[in-house]
Amino acid sequence: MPEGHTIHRAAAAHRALLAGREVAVSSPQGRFADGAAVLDGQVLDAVEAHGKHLFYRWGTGDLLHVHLGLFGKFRQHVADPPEPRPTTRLRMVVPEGAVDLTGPTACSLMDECGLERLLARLGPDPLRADADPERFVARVLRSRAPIGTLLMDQSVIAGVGNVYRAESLFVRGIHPSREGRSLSRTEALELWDTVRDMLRDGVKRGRIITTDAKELGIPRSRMRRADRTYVYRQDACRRCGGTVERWVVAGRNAFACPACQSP
DNA sequence: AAGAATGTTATGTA
DNA sequence: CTACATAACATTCT
Repeated sequence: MPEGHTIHRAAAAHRALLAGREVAVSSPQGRFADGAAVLDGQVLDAVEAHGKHLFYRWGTGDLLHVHLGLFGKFRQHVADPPEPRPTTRLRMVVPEGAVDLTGPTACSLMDECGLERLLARLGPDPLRADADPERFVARVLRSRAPIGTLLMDQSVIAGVGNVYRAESLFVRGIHPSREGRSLSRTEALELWDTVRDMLRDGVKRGRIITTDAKELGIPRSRMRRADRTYVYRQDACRRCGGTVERWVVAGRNAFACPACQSP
């Protein structure tokens, strides 16, 4: 489920609900027992998102690191939360509401060093004000790896996943197998801008919709799941109708329209 | 209702 | 040394 937009959206929501408050923290399944015990009843000072990583800074000085991985999910409840699911790993509660976490790849306490080590191998995150696009451009232009691989490499650019990879390259007319160094500086910069805009839109909507209802000739209200992307999980290109290529890169499905994306 | 899925890391092989 | 492939781990949704 989660690419960078999901994480930043959660950060904003959790900040609004929990930041500055004393939070009851628990681990219903006991799989986060130590951390929950330390954090329970503490004040949450800040919530920060870097790419697909989330950090909760507590009054104790502890840092809680969360990474959703492929299956992780947050659920928010108003007021009294329901019984936790069997898979609920972490629950954070204030009188106004609660946040549950299931299926994360990471949910653990970390110190400042851990945070720095992590950030050191993270590329610029287009959703962050402090992101430097030039770092992305430089990495791309000097790499012979395919741009489709580079976009998914979190040390090149943080926050992009399989959907945004497919869709941003489609929109820019760039085939995923082109070598990074074959892009022009302008292409790389425009790709950055496209990714940033798509991520922002994802944060706003809470879902990924990269297509344009007008272009598809469908009323916005009638857009269904299959109308939200041009090539991602499509058999036919939603722009030209041509057959979408599908192959596996690093264990993930890649998608491209050979007609709309030049190799 | 089996299977695919918006991730990452560690380890094995070429 | 790179770089690719494979497995492991997490759970939900169709």
